[in-house]
Amino acid sequence: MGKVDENKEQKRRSLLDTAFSLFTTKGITKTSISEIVENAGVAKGTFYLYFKDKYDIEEKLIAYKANQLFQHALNTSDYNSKNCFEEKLLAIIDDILAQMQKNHGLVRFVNKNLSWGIFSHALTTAHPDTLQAIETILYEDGRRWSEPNLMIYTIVELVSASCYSVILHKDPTDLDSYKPYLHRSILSIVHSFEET
Amino acid sequence: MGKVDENKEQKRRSLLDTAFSLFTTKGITKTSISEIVENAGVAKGTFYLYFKDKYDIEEKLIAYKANQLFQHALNTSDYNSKNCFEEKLLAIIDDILAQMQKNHGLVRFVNKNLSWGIFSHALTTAHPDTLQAIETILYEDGRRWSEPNLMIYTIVELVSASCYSVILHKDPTDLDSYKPYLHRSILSIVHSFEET
Amino acid sequence: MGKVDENKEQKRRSLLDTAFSLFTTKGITKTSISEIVENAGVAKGTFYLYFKDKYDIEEKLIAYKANQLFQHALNTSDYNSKNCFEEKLLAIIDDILAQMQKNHGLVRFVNKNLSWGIFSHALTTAHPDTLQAIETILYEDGRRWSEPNLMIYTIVELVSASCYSVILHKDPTDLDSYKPYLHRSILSIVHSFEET
Amino acid sequence: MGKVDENKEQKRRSLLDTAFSLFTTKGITKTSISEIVENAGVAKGTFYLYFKDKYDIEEKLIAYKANQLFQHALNTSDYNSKNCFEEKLLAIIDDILAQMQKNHGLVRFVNKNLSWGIFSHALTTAHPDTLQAIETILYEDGRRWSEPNLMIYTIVELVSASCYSVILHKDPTDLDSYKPYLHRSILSIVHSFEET
DNA sequence: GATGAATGAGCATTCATTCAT
DNA sequence: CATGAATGAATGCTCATTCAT
Repeated sequence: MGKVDENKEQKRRSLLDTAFSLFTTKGITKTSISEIVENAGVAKGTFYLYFKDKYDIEEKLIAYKANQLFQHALNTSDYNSKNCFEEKLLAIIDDILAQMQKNHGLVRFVNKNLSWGIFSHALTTAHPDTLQAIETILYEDGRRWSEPNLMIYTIVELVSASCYSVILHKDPTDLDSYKPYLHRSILSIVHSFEET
Repeated sequence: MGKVDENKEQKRRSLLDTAFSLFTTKGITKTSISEIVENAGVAKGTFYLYFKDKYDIEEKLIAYKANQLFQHALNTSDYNSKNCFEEKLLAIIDDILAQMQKNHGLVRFVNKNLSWGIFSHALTTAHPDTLQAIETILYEDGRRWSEPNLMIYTIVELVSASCYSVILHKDPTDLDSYKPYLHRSILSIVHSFEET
Repeated sequence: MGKVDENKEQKRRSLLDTAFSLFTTKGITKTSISEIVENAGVAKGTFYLYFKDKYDIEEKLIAYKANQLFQHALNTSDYNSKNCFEEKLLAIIDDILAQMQKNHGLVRFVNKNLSWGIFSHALTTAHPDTLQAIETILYEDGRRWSEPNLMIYTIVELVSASCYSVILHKDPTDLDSYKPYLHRSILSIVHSFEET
Repeated sequence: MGKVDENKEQKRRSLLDTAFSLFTTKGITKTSISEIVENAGVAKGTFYLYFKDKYDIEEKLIAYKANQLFQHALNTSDYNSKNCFEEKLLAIIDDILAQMQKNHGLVRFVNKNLSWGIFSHALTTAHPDTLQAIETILYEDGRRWSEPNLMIYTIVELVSASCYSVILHKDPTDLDSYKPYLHRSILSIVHSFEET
């Protein structure tokens, strides 16, 4: 990568990071492109050399952050030391929940913008390795599932939807109190998808 | 109610209906007050006689529509003829899903704007009768739950989150195909909350 | 005066008083007719039964308040016990300054709106008795003036202009410190207008 | 200065000039930003690149015009050829009066907006040289004053207040007729401030 | 490629005024 | 006489987008 390209990549990152920071602190609609470029330290016109408009950077950011979330969970959590699928799954989910607990802006951003379509698209096209890792976990202990993708879908939706209010408003209870029930719910869902 | 008051109520409804129609077709942020009043057939200033600003009408609309959804389910579905809690619950949920299937705008609106906080607040303050009906169903067949409100929370979040992509984009599958799995997931969640 | 007329006069006064109170506290331009009628406790349409528009009530208020200021000075100050014109003049001016010191809103209102034209017009047409009183003071001790009206004009302008910053901002000094110099300046102006 | 900067300065001037022209002909409150930009031949958004809002341009205009008035008097009037302070003072005042006589809009603008606070602030911070020139005149012929700044204050207020009605409405008389009396009043004020 | 001055359509909001009741 | 709901022109201000440098 030449010096020019390095510079370009640096500008792109700067714009993405600044946008994420602003999006998560003051919301997407209340963040203007002027603010992004100002905080990123580039000229207004430069923004349009890298992104089509605000929705373009938003979309790229969502895919990027969603994958980051999973990558962190797959790299950091000790799920590999667990023996069965259920334990691995909960280890991964707990890591993701921990990340969100640490960054409320992230919760708001991901929850309000991450639809299943964007999420699965991001995973299949931009980050196939992450998807592959999930596949591996699913089948490595010889389990058989009736509709594995629907199971993943159901669990992802449940976790992402239920953590929002729990983490941000501690309503109806706080995350630590809710976790046992969430775990039990997830396990029972997994059980209901198991092929007999 | 005098002629003047009738007229006022009619204006208010006209504004609410128009706002809902626009919010569900093109989104809240992209809907301007100018558009609402134009479509409602009233002058711009009139809007401010009835609502403080766009967020005021938005909030009132959410509570109104969320309650309407439940009321319809409680009034229309034949849940009363069912014998146990599980069957009643599924009957109610199926009615709500049917309503949403018929009105995709409603799905978008509810999903993007209805957080648990607003939902529970709307139910406890504005429509306590709806809440009472749910309580009744919970306990009438002598069942005992470890944390009934967390169970309701979990189910509400799962249903509202998972129906979005399924109804709007038939992704990962269409509603009819998904329903059996959703039912099974719900039943297993209910089971996991049952006191032993 | 009949009961109806009493009611009318009461409404008129209420509007005038409220307008004055609002004009002096938040400024004329920032006061809306809506606010005036709301605080006065009458309907919006009623305003237009008594005044043409905001500028109409403003004008009437200025004349009314300016005369009130003089009337108070002529009635309250002990200028009658003084022997010569100079002493009477200073007694009257000091009373007016004291009134203004007590009501900064009045200073702002009078100073920014009271032009000589309105002032002299108000005195000659609406309150000729006040004017007469001034005439009397001018000549009762047998003094002769080269241009008495220009003298009055000069003194009125000097006092009304110089008291503004002194009273409201104590800049360049406060009223008590400034008064001796103002007195001396006035006396020297009077002297310069005396016929030799 | 590059071509871009030249262009910017030209735009700024255009906006200031247009604003002054409109402010003096139809008053500040009745002048809208839309009108200013329309007459200045720039887009609405451009205004906000140069000024924060209407009050910002107003403030800058007042300081600018007040200084211009004094600068003209100090540069143009032959006050330097006069021997004593009194004569120099009257020469300067007469020049200012002449400027105002020529430009009634200026009278209106200065009189309605120029308070002592703004005036002295503008002179001390933005144009200290003008202030220095006044100081020099005060003391160069060895005169001693009891409170020189209060004297200046008194004279400035008297002149600026009394010229308004005289110039704009020739009421109670026209400027030429009033000048001798104003001169005499000023001289007697100066005399009253002289240290004995 | 990068800049940032300029644009102008678009927005929320205010408010004097009218008029049917 | 009095009301106050309704009006809609007008205003200040924002901001995504363009383009000459």
